[in-house]
Amino acid sequence: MSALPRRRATGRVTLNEVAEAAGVSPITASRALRGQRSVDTVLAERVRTAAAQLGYVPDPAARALASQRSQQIAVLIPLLSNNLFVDVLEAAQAEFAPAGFQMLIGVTHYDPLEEETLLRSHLAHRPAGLLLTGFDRTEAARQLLAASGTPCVHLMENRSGDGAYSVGLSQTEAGAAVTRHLLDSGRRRIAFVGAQLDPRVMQRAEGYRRVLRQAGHWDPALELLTPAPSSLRLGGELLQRLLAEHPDVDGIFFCNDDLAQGGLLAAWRLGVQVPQRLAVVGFNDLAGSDQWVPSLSTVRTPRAEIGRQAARMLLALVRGEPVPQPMLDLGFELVLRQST
Amino acid sequence: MSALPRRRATGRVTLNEVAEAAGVSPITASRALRGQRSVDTVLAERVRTAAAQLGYVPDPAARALASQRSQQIAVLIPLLSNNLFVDVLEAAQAEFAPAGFQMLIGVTHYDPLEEETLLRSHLAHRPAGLLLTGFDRTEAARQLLAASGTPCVHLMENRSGDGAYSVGLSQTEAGAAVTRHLLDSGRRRIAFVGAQLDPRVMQRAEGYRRVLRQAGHWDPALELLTPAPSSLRLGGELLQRLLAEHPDVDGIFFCNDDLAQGGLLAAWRLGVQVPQRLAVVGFNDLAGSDQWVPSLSTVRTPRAEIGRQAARMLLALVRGEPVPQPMLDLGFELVLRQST
DNA sequence: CTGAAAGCGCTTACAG
DNA sequence: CTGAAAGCGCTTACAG
Repeated sequence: MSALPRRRATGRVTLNEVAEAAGVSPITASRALRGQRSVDTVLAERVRTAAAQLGYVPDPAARALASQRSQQIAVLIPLLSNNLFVDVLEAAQAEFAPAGFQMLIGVTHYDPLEEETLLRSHLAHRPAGLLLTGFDRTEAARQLLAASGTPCVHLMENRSGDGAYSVGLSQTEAGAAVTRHLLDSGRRRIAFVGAQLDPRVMQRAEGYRRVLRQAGHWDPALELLTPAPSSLRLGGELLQRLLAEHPDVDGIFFCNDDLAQGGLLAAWRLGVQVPQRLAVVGFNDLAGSDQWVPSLSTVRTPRAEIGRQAARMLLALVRGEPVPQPMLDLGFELVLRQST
Repeated sequence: MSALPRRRATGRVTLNEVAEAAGVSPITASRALRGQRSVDTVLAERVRTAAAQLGYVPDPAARALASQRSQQIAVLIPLLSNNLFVDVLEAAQAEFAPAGFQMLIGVTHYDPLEEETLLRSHLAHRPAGLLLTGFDRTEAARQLLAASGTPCVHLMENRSGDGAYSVGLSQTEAGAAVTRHLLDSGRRRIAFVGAQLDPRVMQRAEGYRRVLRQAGHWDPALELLTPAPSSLRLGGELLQRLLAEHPDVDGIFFCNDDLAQGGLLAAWRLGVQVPQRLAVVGFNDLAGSDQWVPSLSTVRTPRAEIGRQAARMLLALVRGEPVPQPMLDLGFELVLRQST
């Protein structure tokens, strides 16, 4: 008896079996199933039929090993508990899934070092592409990225000059627009309340500052900044502190809606009339802001559209297709409600 | 000149190079790096040093192909925009990451068919393990699961009898506890407002029903159920409708905090005094409920602990270690605040 | 405790 | 447009 070949049965339908059933070589089968155009239409059809009949499912690991590229897209975002990013993710996912790509989500907690660690481990998986939030990262992360050559699109912000791909909006302009609105509605002692202090919050603060300076109403004492994470509770605390220290404040620009929502609740408890005595504006138009009492004026950011367009841009890069606009500014919308 | 071997240079440090540097065979290097105990301590140390010096990073694809198991855990949850699940995910992640496992997140949108599709595509990646939400799935999904033999732990609920692994709490008991509290505080016309109507919501309704029946106060007309997704806005609408149709309602059990929060806002707008005229209870103790005006009585569910324990249980299963308690009931806590 | 051989299931690169 | 050969980087299974 001759020795049987030492096989490790996996029970899996392989490309070879599909090829055999279709009467072609495995390479042709592979090409047909990946939709490469250099395959005869008739043969391709035969391969597809055979694959369907056998219930063939390509092995992602084998594919990744042979091609040195997985079918996964790594997405790094600061926080999952912020619906802002969830909206981006959902929209991106809706683009990736039909294209056959899976999304690997990494949460950085706004920490560049955490991001670097995640990047390192994700790059080991040779993702087909990367979606990163903003441009604020460690030098090491930057080098890892460059060395890997992995296509990458940046979310939420835009930056010109270095040819980086990005889909976002001008946080600075949005901050300026909010402040201008408060000025236009007659407010003069306008405070900025910022938490987390990630780059986008600081850009909004920059817009705020610019407008108030130009109008001659800038007072650095009215900027209340804390690196603590944003929350309803914190918004209430900061409003209370601000009004205690500066009773003449007549308008507050909260860098995020959850802070503003908490601020409104605190104003209510304190008996501070909004918007009569105090105007309040938030940012991002999060869930509930339209339902608040009073409803919250805010800035609507095109999160879903950012996710969708970024995914499309990345898919184009992954496929080596041309990208007409490497820097996409999707703008924002000032939503005026009862709180101003 | 002899033909050069056709190599596809990848620039990657391979296990072979590490083995060579350490003066051992690749198999020994492999075993040493995976922490298998059957390796001489001295050799193992030499391998680890070599790996570190060369900056060796194992190739997950090669590993998955050879071992027929990836280092990824697939997690299927209904929704990412519900912080409930985000808390579970974050806690699970914190267990998986140090163990060398990545989490692949799939969102089912409460749809068993979507879950089945996701399961199919995720199983193709041969995840080391699965985390699934609840027990409500299609027959096909059940079969896929069983056929794959992939270790699996269920989240949020428990079910006895079939030896399934789960970490959760009794949603029915929690619903009963809320209702009992409302009864104890003197309410008699107690309504249940449910949205989404996923299995866990229906279990809470069951607890509500049981307690009211026993007390002789059950009135099916006071159950307001809608499959629409939960939101602040919806909570407000449902409260308004309920009070219009049944002005004598004196207590409402909302199946989720976001509904209850919206309900409180609506009560405020309508001038309905809470808790004097109407007691309100939510579920899950979501962000903001403690800050609300009035602050919201609710049920605190041990989300983070569920994520943590489920991850630990799954890791044990993946490693073939014994699991002392396949069904972990982590309980809940009634949080009484101003709204009751 | 250690290793030589084979194999996991696919794709790349070279030919024709 | 199609294919035979080799290879991707690891681990399994069998020996000793």
